[in-house]
Amino acid sequence: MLQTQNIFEKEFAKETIFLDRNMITPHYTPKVLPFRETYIEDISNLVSKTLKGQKADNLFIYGKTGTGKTSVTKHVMEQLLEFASQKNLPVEGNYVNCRNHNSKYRILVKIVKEFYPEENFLGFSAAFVYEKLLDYARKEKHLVLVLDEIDKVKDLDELVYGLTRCNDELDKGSISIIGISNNLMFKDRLDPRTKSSLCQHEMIFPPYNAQELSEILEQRTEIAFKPDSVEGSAIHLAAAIAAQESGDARTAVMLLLHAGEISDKKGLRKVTDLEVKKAKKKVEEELIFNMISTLPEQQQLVLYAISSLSVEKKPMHKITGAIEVGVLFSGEIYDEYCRLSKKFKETTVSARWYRQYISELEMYGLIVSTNSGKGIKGQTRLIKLGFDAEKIKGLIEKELAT
DNA sequence: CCTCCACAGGAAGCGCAGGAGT
DNA sequence: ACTCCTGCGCTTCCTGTGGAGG
Repeated sequence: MLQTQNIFEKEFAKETIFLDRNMITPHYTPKVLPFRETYIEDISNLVSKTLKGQKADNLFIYGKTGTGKTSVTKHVMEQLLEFASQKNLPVEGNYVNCRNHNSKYRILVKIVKEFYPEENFLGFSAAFVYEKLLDYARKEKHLVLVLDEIDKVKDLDELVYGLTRCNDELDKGSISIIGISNNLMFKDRLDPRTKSSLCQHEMIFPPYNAQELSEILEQRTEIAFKPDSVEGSAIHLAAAIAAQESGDARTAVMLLLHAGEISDKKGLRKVTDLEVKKAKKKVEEELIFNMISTLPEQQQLVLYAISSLSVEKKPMHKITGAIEVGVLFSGEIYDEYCRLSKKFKETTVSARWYRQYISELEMYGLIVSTNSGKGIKGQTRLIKLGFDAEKIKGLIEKELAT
């Protein structure tokens, strides 16, 4: 048998409707940000103080995922730093994602490392790193720190307190903070002093509506797909789906990306409504699967108990009608969970903690629960799966196997 | 009406892992 | 390297709630 063709030859030569696939992934930060002009202007206004040698006020930005918080902030910072270096102004900035650096110490090290790239600070005390940062700012530098996903920081109170106190010790330079979060509630848990200093200015990014999403998608389509390979109605459909679900630009983009991949796979030349609909299912599944796989093992077991009971479609014993199929009692789920956990795990959480799990699962939208009303003895919760039982059962089986 | 049932969910406390201080 | 401290996941204990049943 002689091998005439490299195995990648076929794959490489495959027709694609993408011009540049990277342009339609969620990681890509677009150059233009439609419908966010006023926010860009407002933030620029705030941070421009540093160009004039003053301290910029701290800013807190809130908005759900995919509303452009990070993109807008990054965009403004890029412009600011570019301008500063052109004019030789002593302004510097730094972006930290607090999901990866979730403590005061780690954030400080990350920041200082940026300013002293050749030195390594891991292992030094927090106080020392603080001093290093202060030293840097003392050279009449104005620093703007962007803390993305700021709600993930464990000891935020101390961090903000420390950084604002830095400003008191500085008579020339300054340090300002831009905090970004998609959780508005977290603000209330903060120390009042932290809150007032972090939230000198606040901004709320609203979700995009269907029309805005349409335009965003159209722009991206132009650079990501070959001309005329995406039908207009497909774009509108993707925008409508995303708008209805969350107003999230990220899911809108994901929808089109997957739809494009589906078309490619089938060798089609166009993306139509049909592909978008199929992509919707895929994106949904991906979301659910991601959610399930990040759940603690015990919680996965609880969900598994719910889904396998739902699959069995147990006829509701002695229930006087009026109750939907697939609705389960809190108690019977706990029994099933105990049985399952004993079957292939030895640990079983208490009933109290099981209830905690149930309410968390509800917060994630994986299940729906209602309080029992008439016709049922005592007070309990009636629980139903938020998605297809078979599918979830399958997903967890896959997850538990690993 | 009272009692029991079948839970919900708050409070306190416990053991552990990992980080800070020494 | 060592203790000390602290946050986290969890248990135990407890009080509250609303319908069923006598």
